[in-house]
Amino acid sequence: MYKRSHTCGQLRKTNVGVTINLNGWVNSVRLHGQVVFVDLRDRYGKTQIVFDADSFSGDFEAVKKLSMEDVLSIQGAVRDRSESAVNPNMVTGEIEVAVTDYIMLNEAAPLPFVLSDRDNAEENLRLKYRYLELRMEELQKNILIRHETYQAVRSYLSGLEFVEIETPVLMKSTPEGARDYLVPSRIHQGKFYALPQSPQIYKQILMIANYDRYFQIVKCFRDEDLRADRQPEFTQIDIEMSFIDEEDIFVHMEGLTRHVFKSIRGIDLPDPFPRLTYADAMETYGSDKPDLRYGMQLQDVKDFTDASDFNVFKSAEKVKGIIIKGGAKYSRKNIDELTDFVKKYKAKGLAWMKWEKGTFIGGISKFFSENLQKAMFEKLSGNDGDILFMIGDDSSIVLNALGHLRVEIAKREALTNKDDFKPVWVTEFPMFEYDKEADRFIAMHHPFTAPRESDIEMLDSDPSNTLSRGYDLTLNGYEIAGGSIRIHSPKVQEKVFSLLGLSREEAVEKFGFLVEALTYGAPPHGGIAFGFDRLVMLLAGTENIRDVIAFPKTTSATSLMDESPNNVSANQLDELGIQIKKSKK
RNA sequence: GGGAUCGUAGUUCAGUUGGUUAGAACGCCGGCCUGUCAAGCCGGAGGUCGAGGGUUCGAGUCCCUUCGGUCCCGCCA
Repeated sequence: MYKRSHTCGQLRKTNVGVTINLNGWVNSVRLHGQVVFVDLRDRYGKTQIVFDADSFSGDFEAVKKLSMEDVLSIQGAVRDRSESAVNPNMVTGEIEVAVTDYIMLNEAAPLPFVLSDRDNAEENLRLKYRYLELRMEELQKNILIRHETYQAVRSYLSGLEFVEIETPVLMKSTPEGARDYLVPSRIHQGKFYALPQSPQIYKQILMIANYDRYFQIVKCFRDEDLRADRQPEFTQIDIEMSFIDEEDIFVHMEGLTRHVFKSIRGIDLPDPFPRLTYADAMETYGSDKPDLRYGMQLQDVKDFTDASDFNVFKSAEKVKGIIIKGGAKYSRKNIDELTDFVKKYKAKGLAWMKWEKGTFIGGISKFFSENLQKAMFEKLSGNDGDILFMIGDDSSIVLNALGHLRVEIAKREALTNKDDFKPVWVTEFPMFEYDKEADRFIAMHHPFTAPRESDIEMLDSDPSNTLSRGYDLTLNGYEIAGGSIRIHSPKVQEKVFSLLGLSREEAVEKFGFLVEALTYGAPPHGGIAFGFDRLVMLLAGTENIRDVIAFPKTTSATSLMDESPNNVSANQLDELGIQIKKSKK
């Protein structure tokens, strides 16, 4: 091999005349009989190399057999291209390398798919041959953005005295939250470790242990079903601080986020970030992760529907609507599609009326008197050519369905620009959600989240309305970080456990070491965890988390490349004392 | 656990109402070609129509089951 003197993205006009060595992959071959053009590619770019039968002294017949993705090492001279031969689409397009000698480092077998465009192959094939897909420019760009994001995060936090500390990957299974991935213990047969859903307990213990400011870029594992933005193993920027309150978290995390966007994308995010309470976010946007890049806010229309002759909504707990600018163009078919869409979120239907010449037409407009229509026109600030969609039902259904409808319409109407970033903090989450099936409260965030000081007494009197000191950072409709000020009083912690239906014994059994640790001088503390993959997704401008993970899993949590999960030998199982139950089928 | 959708040559796709020998482009193989940059031109090979079952004189096409990919609901922060 000729040790490379330059990369394939490096040579320019100033290098003309120099003898150089390049190593790389054959990106494409253009054979013209007595002259062969090859685009040689490495991580850094592409360079056109030329084999000329007149001047090339080696085996020219072999050169004619070069094919895509062969690995070459070449020696040659950089030369100018004639003006008509310049390729303005390549940064190295003003020069080319006249090859004097080359070594075939590795011949590539015929490829399962052509690497020029990711659409050339279905995703299952690309995932099976992920190493080929990763050679493509688009993925390489994403992987590099990911790398830069790690570096930006580390340098920023380290500069603020945050200490990077690793926490165990083999830990104790804890009951709340997501399903754990379990790891059987060989030494203690019948017992299991769990992989962390997040290093939550460890980072709180580190605060108690005096480490003041901690961070870690860490893999977390959740055995739940996947989504386009959800993988079973994913990465968090995990952060915890002592002697602080919410404002300290907001200031530092905004600083971190601004630093990342500025250094990776050159984008200035607002200072400070706007904030919304959970209640406002739900009422105004129908989501706890609102996308603020567009309006279409949810508006209360119950007074109007109650005053109308439309009886369907009279008994509804809540009636809200959204106005779509120019939505009067929607056909019956469009509206039917959107009706089916909201039915996924348990809405029974989608009522609508179009505005035309200051009055409503179509849909349920005939149930609204002229005066009522006039009042609505003024109050709801609609315009001719708009459409009003309404849902009436239980509050949670109305908000959820309209919230999703809002996002869907923004997508259909292309209201979002992926280079526009609108962060917003969502605060004052409820402490608990009531789980009807289990007939008990479950923690909305997690069981260590502190209630607001003013709400501590409500834990006894009115737990379902207690608000927490939890907060999420939302960006363009994605939750990119979430955290809370933690409980540092053992008494409050035990109270919360009991509300979650954990007896004293169970709480001690499951979280005893943390409860105990809280009694040995726990500082007030709180923290946050960023979804690193989602953050990189947004920075890279993709909506698919697999695009920013080198070796992602499929929707059914398998890896098509290495075929995991897979069977293990009887010996391995035996050592672990594990027997596989026959499947029901 | 549920819903939607996709699966045809190495790859991306087309394939009518069920009807004779399942097509195209790219890739691959062979040939021509000294300025291309998605090179071009000529020729060739290449098919378990995801798998299994059924209906039918006849199934890529209709029905059932099943496997896999993707998106969504539930689930998950």
